[in-house]
Amino acid sequence: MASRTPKWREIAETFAQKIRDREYLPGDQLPQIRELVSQGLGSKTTIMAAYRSLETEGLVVTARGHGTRVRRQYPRQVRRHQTRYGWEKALALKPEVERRGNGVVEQDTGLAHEQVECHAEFNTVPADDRLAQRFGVPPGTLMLHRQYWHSVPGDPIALSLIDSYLVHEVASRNPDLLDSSLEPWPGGTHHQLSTIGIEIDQIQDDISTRLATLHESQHLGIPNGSPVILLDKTSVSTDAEVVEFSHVVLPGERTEISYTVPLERWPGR
Amino acid sequence: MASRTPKWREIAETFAQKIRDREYLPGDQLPQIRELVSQGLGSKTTIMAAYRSLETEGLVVTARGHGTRVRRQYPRQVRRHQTRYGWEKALALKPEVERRGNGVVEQDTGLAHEQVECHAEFNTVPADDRLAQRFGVPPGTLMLHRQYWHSVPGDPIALSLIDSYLVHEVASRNPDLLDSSLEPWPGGTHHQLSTIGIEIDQIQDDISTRLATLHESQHLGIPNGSPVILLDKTSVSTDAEVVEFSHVVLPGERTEISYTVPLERWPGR
DNA sequence: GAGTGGTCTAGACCACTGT
DNA sequence: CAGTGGTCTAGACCACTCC
Repeated sequence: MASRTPKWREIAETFAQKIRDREYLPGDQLPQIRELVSQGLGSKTTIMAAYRSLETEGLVVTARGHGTRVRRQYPRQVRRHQTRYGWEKALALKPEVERRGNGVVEQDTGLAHEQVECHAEFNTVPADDRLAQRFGVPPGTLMLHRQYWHSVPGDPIALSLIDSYLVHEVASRNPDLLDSSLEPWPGGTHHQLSTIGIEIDQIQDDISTRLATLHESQHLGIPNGSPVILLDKTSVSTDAEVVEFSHVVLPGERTEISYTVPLERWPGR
Repeated sequence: MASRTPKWREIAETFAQKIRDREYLPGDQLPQIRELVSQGLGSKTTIMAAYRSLETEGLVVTARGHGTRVRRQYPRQVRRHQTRYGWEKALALKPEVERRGNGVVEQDTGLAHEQVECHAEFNTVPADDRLAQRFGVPPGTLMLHRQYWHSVPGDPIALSLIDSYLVHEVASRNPDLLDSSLEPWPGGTHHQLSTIGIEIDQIQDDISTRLATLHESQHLGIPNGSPVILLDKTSVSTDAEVVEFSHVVLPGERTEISYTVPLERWPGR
């Protein structure tokens, strides 16, 4: 304990550097804990602290019986919401041939339709106070709750976790909207809503962050203790009614969201 | 080790519940580690793991010689960037009386001008590749680098950490812009740029998240191991030139950013 | 069942805070 | 100097993976 920085931090730093220098490549196994202990590098507790911090940083992944291995880094995915939302709305007016297999998920990931799987589960829940307030309906109003996640076949990790809500009475005007087996709906939410006479006028995004829950980190394939981005998306109709609300959980390390804000020109120039 | 969930997790959960139930109030000291050890609740390592996880969750703060205490929760601050940017630009045209003491920081925090301190430090740096590419200038071009942070007097924590860049040659057209002692500039960046004949036409925000560095967590007063929001703000002039770029670090637990995206109406309805 | 990470203990010693 | 958290050790035993 001669130095100011803890020993476990120094050990972690050493391996972090080696990983960055590609001395260990993705998939490679780092020395076993017991091995480093017997080499006299430190006690098991100390080595474990070092390895754990590398895991939180997202550099390695540990599994019982499978060692501590260098993690594959996924690329960041940029979501340009200005473009995305406008494009998504315009799509709804296109013929079905074009709508089918051209969802925003495909846009996001740059993958073809066949390369994206959609998992959906629908149920009906009474609105709690927060939800009721958002929609301007009495608490307890029945809501259609749609849970989604998308994935690439063969890869178990989710691209995002989505909880979407609609007023059940409104959605049920087209019974097809209540059927989860019809997801993904060709043309997305805008087209779905157009079938019940609703046009979306504006979307409000509220963005925040927090540490992932254990469930989220496993499902999204991100390190335990790493952050997620929370996106609360509220869609307002041309009648100024809130018609849809989505709570989206995005993997922090793989997500970037971009907005372009146009400004009014100064007069006379 | 009878149960599936680790003992340290259970201990942490117990105290987390007590804190939520306000059995311990903000500022209260939790039982000392040694005390819980002598009560036979677990070994020192186990108790420490429990307390550390409470710290990462942001429920408590620990300090050598000062015990483990329940943390005061700061309120979330909502930044409505659509409104904010438009308002900030409009302000630049107002008379100085109005501009002075009406910055966006005051808007964000809801505090009066006297209640916000601005700390600024300026220097000149050559553009690295990323910066050069953003501005469309050759790498090595001299840039004015302005570092800011704002705080409430008496409270050492920063509201945000800002690194702002301008092309030095452009900024130097008004020598006042190079003088950090003139910060905060009444009317903000838009007014500053207007003095050198620049009008900002649009702003692009790129949002991402990661865990705070040690320095950031200390400076922003957030738990070690908690996330920050990174906001990369690019201002484009009416001449379609990138004129300013800011890298903003925001405390994750206290920040929410909101955008409203208007959509084009469908024809004929 | 061998390999490998995860939890836990008991106790020594370090480092910072405040009287 | 007393109080209190932080680091470290050596070793026991648990739980999961893969052969």
